[in-house]
Amino acid sequence: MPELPEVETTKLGIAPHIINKKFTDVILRQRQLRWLIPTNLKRFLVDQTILAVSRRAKYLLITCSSGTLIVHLGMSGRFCLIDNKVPAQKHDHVDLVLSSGKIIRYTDPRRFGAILWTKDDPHEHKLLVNLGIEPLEAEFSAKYLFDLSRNKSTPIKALLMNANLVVGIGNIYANEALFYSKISPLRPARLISIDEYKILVANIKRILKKSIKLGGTTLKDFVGSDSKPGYFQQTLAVYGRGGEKCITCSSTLEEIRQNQRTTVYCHTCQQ
DNA sequence: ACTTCGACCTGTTGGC
DNA sequence: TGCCAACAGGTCGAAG
Repeated sequence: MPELPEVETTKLGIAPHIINKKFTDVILRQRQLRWLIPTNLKRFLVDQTILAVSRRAKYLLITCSSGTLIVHLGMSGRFCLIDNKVPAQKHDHVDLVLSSGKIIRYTDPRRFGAILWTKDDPHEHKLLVNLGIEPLEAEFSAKYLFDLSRNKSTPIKALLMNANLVVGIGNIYANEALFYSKISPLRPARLISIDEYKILVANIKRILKKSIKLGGTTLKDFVGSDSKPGYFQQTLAVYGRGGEKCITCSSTLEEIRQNQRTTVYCHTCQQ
């Protein structure tokens, strides 16, 4: 699953191939994702011109003249741009066939993703309307986190991953950003100073931008829409390194569970 | 109004 | 080698 950089990479990968094009066919092999894909998706999409591809949080928005396709990649979803001759595999659930002959193929082994349709403003959709701010926008600042955390005892890592406050910071990037900011993931959010939030926000922006530049983190099954893997994984400082040595001080990295998610941190560097 | 926790799925990995 | 439990990038919605 793609975190924000992977979704951004996917957006950038598919956009040039679908903007101002039309879908000529929609093939649904498996409709049961997180929610059922609308039966009449084909009727909604075929012959509609694609006007824009955008991203809100980890949702991809494909805006057509008649409405917007809302796509979430879940934990294991991906879009690939393929030639129409490639036979569908087991988890290739949807093909969006383009007038160019190419196909945008949705693959998702775990089926935690979603493909929905709305005729209205997608930002008013139930799933999007309560989302927090975008981490790469100027609005996401140390002051923003500091102010909203004054009465919150929740651990800082949980706060960073709360999509109602700020979107797009998944498990990998939460772990990484806290490490580089020398802040313990367990620290109650209200006990973090404005100066520490400045460092944290700067690191979050830096890491997300770097990862987007590198084409997203590739783990087991994410491949960008052009099938080239991302390279951010080679630079992870703590995520997936529990029990190994800290790159800064050589202490053994701690691995714990927080909110049913794995947290890795350096007990020495992160206070 | 908050936080926590089960649920949704399949595939892979690690321990016995 | 085989089996089974635990875990994997997310997040909704129910329960506390």
